[in-house]
Amino acid sequence: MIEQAEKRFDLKGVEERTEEFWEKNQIYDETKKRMKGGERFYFLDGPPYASGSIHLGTAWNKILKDAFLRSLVMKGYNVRRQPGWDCHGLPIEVMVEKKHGLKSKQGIAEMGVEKFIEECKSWALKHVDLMTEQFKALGVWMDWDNPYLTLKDEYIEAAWWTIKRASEKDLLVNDYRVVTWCPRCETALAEAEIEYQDRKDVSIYVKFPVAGREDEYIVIWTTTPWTLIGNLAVMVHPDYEYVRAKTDQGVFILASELAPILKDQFGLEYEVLETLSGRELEGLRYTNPLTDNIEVPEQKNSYQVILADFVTLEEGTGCVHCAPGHGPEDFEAAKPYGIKAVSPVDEQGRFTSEGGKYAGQRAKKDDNLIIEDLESMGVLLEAKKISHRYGHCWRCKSPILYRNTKQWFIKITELKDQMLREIEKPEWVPEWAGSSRFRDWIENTRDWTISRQRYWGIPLPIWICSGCGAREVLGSKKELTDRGVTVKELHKPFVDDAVFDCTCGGKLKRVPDVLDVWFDSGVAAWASLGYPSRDDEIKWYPADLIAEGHDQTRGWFYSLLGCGLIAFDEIPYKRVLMHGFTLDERGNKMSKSLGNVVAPGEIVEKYGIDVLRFYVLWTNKPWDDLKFNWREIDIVKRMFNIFWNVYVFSTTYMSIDDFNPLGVGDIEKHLKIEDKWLLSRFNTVLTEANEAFESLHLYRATRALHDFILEDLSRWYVPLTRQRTWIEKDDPAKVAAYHTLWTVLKGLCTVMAPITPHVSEDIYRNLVTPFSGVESVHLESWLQPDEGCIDTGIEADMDVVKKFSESIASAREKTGIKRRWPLQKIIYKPAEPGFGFAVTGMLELVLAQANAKELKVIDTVSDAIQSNPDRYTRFESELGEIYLDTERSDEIIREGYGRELVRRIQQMRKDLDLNVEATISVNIEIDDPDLPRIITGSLDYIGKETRSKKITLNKSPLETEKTWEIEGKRFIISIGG
RNA sequence: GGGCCCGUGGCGCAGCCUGGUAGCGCGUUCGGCUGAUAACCGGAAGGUCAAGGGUUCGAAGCCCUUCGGGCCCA
Repeated sequence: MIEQAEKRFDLKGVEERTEEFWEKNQIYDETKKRMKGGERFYFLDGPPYASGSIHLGTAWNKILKDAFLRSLVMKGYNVRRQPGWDCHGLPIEVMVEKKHGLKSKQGIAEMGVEKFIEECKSWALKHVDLMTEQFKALGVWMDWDNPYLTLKDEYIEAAWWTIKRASEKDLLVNDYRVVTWCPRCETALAEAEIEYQDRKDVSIYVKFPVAGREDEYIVIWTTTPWTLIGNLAVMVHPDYEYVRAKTDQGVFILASELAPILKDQFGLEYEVLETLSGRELEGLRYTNPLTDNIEVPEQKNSYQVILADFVTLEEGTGCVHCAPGHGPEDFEAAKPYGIKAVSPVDEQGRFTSEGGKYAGQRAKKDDNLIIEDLESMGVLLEAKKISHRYGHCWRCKSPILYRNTKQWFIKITELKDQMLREIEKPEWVPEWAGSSRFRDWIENTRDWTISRQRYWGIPLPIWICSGCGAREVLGSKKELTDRGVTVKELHKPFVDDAVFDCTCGGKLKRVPDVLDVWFDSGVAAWASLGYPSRDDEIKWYPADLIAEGHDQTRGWFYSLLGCGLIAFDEIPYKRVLMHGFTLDERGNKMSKSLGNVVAPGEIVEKYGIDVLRFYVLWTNKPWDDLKFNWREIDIVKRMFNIFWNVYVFSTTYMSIDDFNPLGVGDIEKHLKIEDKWLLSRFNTVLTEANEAFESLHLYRATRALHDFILEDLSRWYVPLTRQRTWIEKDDPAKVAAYHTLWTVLKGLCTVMAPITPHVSEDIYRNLVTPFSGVESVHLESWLQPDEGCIDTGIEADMDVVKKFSESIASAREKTGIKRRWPLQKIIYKPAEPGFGFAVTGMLELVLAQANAKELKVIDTVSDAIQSNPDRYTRFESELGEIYLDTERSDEIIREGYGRELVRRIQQMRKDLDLNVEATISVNIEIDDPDLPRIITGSLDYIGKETRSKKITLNKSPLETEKTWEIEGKRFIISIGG
């Protein structure tokens, strides 16, 4: 049977006992049993990095996923919901380095790679465990005991196999490229591993002497003075206009449009000697002013003006210094001229012997040495600090350098057209995530640098023969054992011991690099299924859904696509939900340095899990950024409170009457119009919610539910129904109200179960389980709307009635007649006939709401009414004209005071904390000669409403006494047992 | 510099796809109601719908430009 719910809403308590119940009864496992045989649904979890703590964004991410997946489970799908963890990579290496105070790769070598790897692994596993607990604490249901971990041998094999596929497709190359490089981590970085931040650097204007001309110079501008050592050319735009300008410091060549800087910035008066196009400058020779200090080998075509389309006039001089070894664009521009890149910088960012005088100095950090030299040579025109965006290592925050190095690449650019075709296949939510944003990213795709000169990662499965240079790419552990080699595990340093013989007689040794971690997660669609080591699970492939933040456009959405094409020639996911970022309430990024970080745990601590869950699924559209706001959390909390109070209200009377929802019999014919209306409204909302879940627009569901609970259920239906619940006998009208409330509450906790799993469960278990025999709402079937209940006519009419009721309230306020005082008559001239039908159709309800004895709907307002404005107060609203008959007959006064007194006595009962069913005695002392006569007629009514077995007027006072003032008259009410 | 998204009372947002009286919540203020409600209801004050231009009988909405914010890139 239904128990009376706790009066006070204690979400913490609800959540604790619910978690306990789930745990004890293995409800999660029960859902898995229930799903068996259902249609397969492969959800692929984007593996968060095993960093140690979740933040609001990752919480939002998992809650979005969880809510949707829970709905699928209820719908009967066989849902695969295995969480994943990104375990490799620099962040963990950096943490371990810090722990041991290591400063460089040298330090790691001294510590021993085996020990280092071991520490990285245990660090990762420890933090996976920590984060698992944090996700569990959000009520997220996934296979926490069986996650996919990118560090497992089986997973590594999947990556190896994919690399092998790339090799077979001739997409794997080892080549020189200018790559972004972190001098601290001593490794190449992918574009995805670079963070752009504003920083202050010195920018310089330098004049390069033109060869063979006296006192003539090309003026260049750069923000990276150290790259001048690798300068090999100057780039100009072929179509722009350039000038030779005469100053008292010589003749300067620069873009015509930017020539004014000579005067404005350098204070030099100038005279234009000649204008010429960039094209005409091509081939002009010059000397690198640092030439005497450096040992960069001379090339046939170096130190000349070359043409490049990407030169702009936004800043600088229109003559762009070109260091092919320090910029991919420079590299490309120099190529057609046969200029070979030089990168006189080593792994640690120090100048090599080619740097001559600067050998051993640090690139970028020691810029000032170069600047000083330029100044003393008299070629420095200006040096000033500027603020600009510059790339930094995503982990250690060091400013990156560009170096020309030999790396392993996947020639992903060759797959560009195929990628563009494939991205049209999945359904993108929102649509533009795929059609615009992702498309744009792919249009600009570059080849993928997959090699990293680090330790903690998937070792590249590439073996090279030291003799003949032959290359072998291995796709599994077995291919190693087939060659007679067994290794303890596939990580470094063990795998480096795998050396085997080449047919040429030489030795095949592994390339020492590890793999870019983005490749790790890129293979997740099959690696998490254990493929190709096992083939028992590949039947799930491809993924039905992935859901990640918009930063993953360049990240995971992309690496999955790239790897998918390599492995299976197709995009490995069918549907994508792209969500936003979490920002603070002003729209700023949450960051530790700004001190505006809100941890999900803090919200849970203060408000509860379900409040957080509802909040993130309600406050905005998923693809917009979420501006976190505590006030909004309060609003959600309030909704829960109200929902709970409706539940308390319902169970209070249902439990007293031992209501059995299965025993209501033929209840249909006893339903009142407001019951039918509420059931119609609920099913309308349910329809909206179902569509919202289908389309992954969960915010539409939460908003519809929020409004329904507040507006329809709590503010309208419950007050209308209160009277019926007080009927003492087993009245069908009361049972009809119970039936309606029960049906709607059951429906609400079912449809809300995926969003608010704890509260829904708690209510369900009290209200429904005794009758459904289903022990958990999460084992219920998803609810389909009962179309037969939807009556748009009743809904529309009720809207009119609500507005009418508001108009009456408004008119009362204008007239100063309180709600408690009945009105003799309301005269209504509707603005539209439909409004009149609506209010007469729900007459009983309208009169009760308006607290009026009579409603008269008219076509024309009679003279009698118009000529008596003292008695008939006119009020105009969008519904038409309303007149209140304000005459106070004895009957009205009797009822008015009756209700006033009931209200006071009820308040006193409440103050005394009396049980709802307790009976009392009441004495009322009235300080007025006429009133007792009138009020006597109300005593029966008062007694009934207040459960008073005895009411007296002006008799001896009872135990508890309170003085009230009503309508300017004094009443002393006393109450006794 | 480019791509995408966002910009609507003090604050947070809906409406925009499919043009037709600018809405909700919070906050402020005045009043009312309350045996589910530490709740709630009604009134009031508060908006050049970021700015400018265009299309249209009519633009918050469609188109273009600019500005500001976010993400991603250069």
